[in-house]
Amino acid sequence: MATIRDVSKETNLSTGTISKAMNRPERVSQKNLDIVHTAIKKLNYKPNMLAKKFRSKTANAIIVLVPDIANLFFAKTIRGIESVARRAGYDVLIGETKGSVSKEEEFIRMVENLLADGVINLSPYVKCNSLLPRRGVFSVSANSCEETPYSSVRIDNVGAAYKIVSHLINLGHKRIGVISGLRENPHTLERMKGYLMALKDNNINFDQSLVVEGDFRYWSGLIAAEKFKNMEKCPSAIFCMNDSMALAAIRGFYDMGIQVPQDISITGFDDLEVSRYIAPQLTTIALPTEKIGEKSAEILIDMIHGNETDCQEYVFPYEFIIRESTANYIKSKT
Amino acid sequence: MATIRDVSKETNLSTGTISKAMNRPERVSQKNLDIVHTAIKKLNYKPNMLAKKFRSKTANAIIVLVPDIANLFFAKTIRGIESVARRAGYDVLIGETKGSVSKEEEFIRMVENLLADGVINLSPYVKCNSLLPRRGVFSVSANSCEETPYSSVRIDNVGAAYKIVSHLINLGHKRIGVISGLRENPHTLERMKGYLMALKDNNINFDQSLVVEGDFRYWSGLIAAEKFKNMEKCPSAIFCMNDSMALAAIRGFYDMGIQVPQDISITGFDDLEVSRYIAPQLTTIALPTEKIGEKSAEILIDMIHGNETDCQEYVFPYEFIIRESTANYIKSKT
DNA sequence: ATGAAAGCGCTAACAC
DNA sequence: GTGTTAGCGCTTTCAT
Repeated sequence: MATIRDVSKETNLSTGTISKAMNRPERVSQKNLDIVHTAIKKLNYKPNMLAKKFRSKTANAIIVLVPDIANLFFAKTIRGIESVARRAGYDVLIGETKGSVSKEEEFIRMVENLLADGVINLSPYVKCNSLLPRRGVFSVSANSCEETPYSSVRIDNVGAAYKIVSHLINLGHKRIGVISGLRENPHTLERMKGYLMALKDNNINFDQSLVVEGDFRYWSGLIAAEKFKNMEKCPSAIFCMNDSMALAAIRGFYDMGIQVPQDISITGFDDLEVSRYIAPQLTTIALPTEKIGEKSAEILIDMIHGNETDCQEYVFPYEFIIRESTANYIKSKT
Repeated sequence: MATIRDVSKETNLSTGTISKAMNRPERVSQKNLDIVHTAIKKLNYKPNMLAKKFRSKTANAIIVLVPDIANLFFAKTIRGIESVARRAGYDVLIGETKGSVSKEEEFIRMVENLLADGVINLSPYVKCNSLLPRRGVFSVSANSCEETPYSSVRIDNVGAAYKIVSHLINLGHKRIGVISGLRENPHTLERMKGYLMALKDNNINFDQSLVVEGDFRYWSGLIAAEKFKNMEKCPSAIFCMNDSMALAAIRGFYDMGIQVPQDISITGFDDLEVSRYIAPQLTTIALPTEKIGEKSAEILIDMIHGNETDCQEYVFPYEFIIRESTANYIKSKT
């Protein structure tokens, strides 16, 4: 494998000049630039990136911490991150944490070891077991919640939940169930807050028994639907904390002979692509997922470049999309 | 940040000894080992992995080339890869190619640049646009097809397709439709071959109009179902080339008032987790996805270590699972 | 078992 | 604009 020294000999130029020709071509004469380029081609010289990174102490890479790579929702954010990172010359490494703190630790260590310059975390901040923020590790939290103690990009979860539950209330629904995420999850908490606020503002009493805990995954929506069906008095509408569970609930009710939206209204959260394809199409909240990824990457790279160093927070607008899964409350039906 | 030199000073031992204490502890006296360890803790010394990789010319990392990170199917293989890679001390980097040759090129260059030691490709080999195998780049193809010109791990796609279609035929079906993957995809080709063989062995004529091209994704199964519904004579069974499309087809038919398996039998391929949760549960082929990932990683790491260098091929057994989506052909129904 | 010393391939002052 | 040179932090002979 040819080294910079070989190119130097071949061209009778110093290694310094070769190096500059590659990294700061504007500071090398055109004539020598040409000579270098032909020599590089001739020797099939490829810079040893390891040496380069080692020497310049910058990895030109960022790590994305994702709880679950099989989740379409995260995939879109990652795409956003990747598009801006690549454009800035950064590799993006994906680290699946599966919610495990020790895995997270491993990846964060990679940036401490200079294998990456910073990390974007796709899990919301949880006080008791968050490894970030960390001294010397540039990091930003994408799709985070309120009060994240480091730079973050998110939407107003409380407001979005408030909006969608209000929609249900305006449709005449009073018994509104919820299929939540894991109880202690920050997103669950914030969306619950919005739900509660909407109820309160409309003088509807909160009924804890109408809250069924899910885990944001499909099958938990299925199970939840069954629980609702078995209740003495099934709610006339259900606020699901994401689309996967909403889709599952629709399916579950359908199989039990309960029609959406005729018999029960259902709302989602996230606006997955499929949510438009299924029947009935899902009423939901659309997040600017890809944009969130892009912005996160921009912020992180800015931090790495030594610009914006202090904790920033970007709140993106969401979109409330009324489709077919919600309808007016009809007394006789329930 | 403390360096190995700092530890050396702190302990009054040479850097060489410190290095050995970390990498070949058996060649250092227990006494000094203890001294080194306490010094390391005291100084909070963390080896600079970049320097280490640079010096030892091995990245201790492998790249997984995946067409689509949002695909559960790939996710499971990646998990298999990761578990054995990590155990062997290798990082695994995930590179999403989106089927783009230039993206693939970028990642392969990473291993040429010594940022990774090898690559595992999750897309099957296609002669005209495959960048692998490549001189000096250790690579293995996971979930590949026949005639992959480099080390590969796969199942017998032809046999599996033959098996599942035969099952349909044994149930009395004669008009058997197929929802395929993209026409030129190697998996499509092999599964088609199995379908054709099963037909032939049972003296059923092949009818090209019964083949609807999909793209392995959910929505394409939905569209295909509609096409079948609009046919003059809808088949009584459909062989889908993966579970996603089968699930979609079931859903599509359901919405159009066609029941599975009463009115039409449907089979899948892959055995996704959800395929067990939906109603009717899917008759399908289960692949040892995770095992395929594990074996691929083992082979690659062996290659990197300089053991098995020549092209290997592992064919894993698949599992044929009969569940609820297939039933006997009943004349009156169609 | 340990230490001394020579680099790995590259970049970045600094001098010219 | 170009060359010289001194390392980056680590591993690895080779003596001892």
